[in-house]
Amino acid sequence: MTDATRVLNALGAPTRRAVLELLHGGERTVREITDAVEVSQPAVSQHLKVLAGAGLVRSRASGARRLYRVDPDGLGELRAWVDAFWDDALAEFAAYVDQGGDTDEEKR
Amino acid sequence: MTDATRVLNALGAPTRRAVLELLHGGERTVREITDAVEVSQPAVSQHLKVLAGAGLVRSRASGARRLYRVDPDGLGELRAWVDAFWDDALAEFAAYVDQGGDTDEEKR
DNA sequence: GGGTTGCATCAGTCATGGCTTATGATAAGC
DNA sequence: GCTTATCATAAGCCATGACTGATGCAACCC
Repeated sequence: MTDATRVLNALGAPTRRAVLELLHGGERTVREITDAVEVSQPAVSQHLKVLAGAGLVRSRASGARRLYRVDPDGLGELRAWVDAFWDDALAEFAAYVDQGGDTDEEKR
Repeated sequence: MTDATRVLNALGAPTRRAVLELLHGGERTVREITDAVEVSQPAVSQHLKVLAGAGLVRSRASGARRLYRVDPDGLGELRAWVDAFWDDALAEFAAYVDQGGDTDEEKR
């Protein structure tokens, strides 16, 4: 499983996206995250584990608590994947149009 | 469900990523896709429907066949989402370091 | 026209993974 | 020390959704 693949897998679950968007507002403890999303604390811990495995979050201990925050690494991986894919898609699209493909063709 | 959310959901399934990466190589018929990935033809059709719903693929009829190709729209949505998120994450990270956060802190 | 191929939809099965409760471990507070 | 709070792991349940076989429809071929 490649890095970008892991990131996409991690972002495939709505609850994990909610956690990440919450962390987008700054560092939070597991308890704070649990209070924000409507699932149990163990569920949050499991999601955080997946997010950390994808390089999307980092944590540090602070006494008995553990603070989580967004990690740019995973987002960078995703960004690189999307960018490469996107450039190629645009090039293909341009070539397609050049060959006479219509832009407002039937879509399904 | 926002656009970026739909894209992330669509890319959350490994088989759909495989289909998309195959289409990355150019237009393909449903049969060709089915032969490439190891699932049944109905499964492929269902995945293509989800990918199309997320704006990741487009199709056009060619006689009895239907040709699918990558659609830049969905990728653009994802790109915008990632970029916005990424910029903020970097800014947060910089602020965190300024406040005395270590860069090679404990990561779990 | 009859047969064949290509694709989508339907209905139903099954497995992945998201969720819960229970438990254990560590740190702080009294 | 004992209790309380915070978090992670374990075990098990359950629902979503990925997949299959069956069927129907359209377009090509003979």
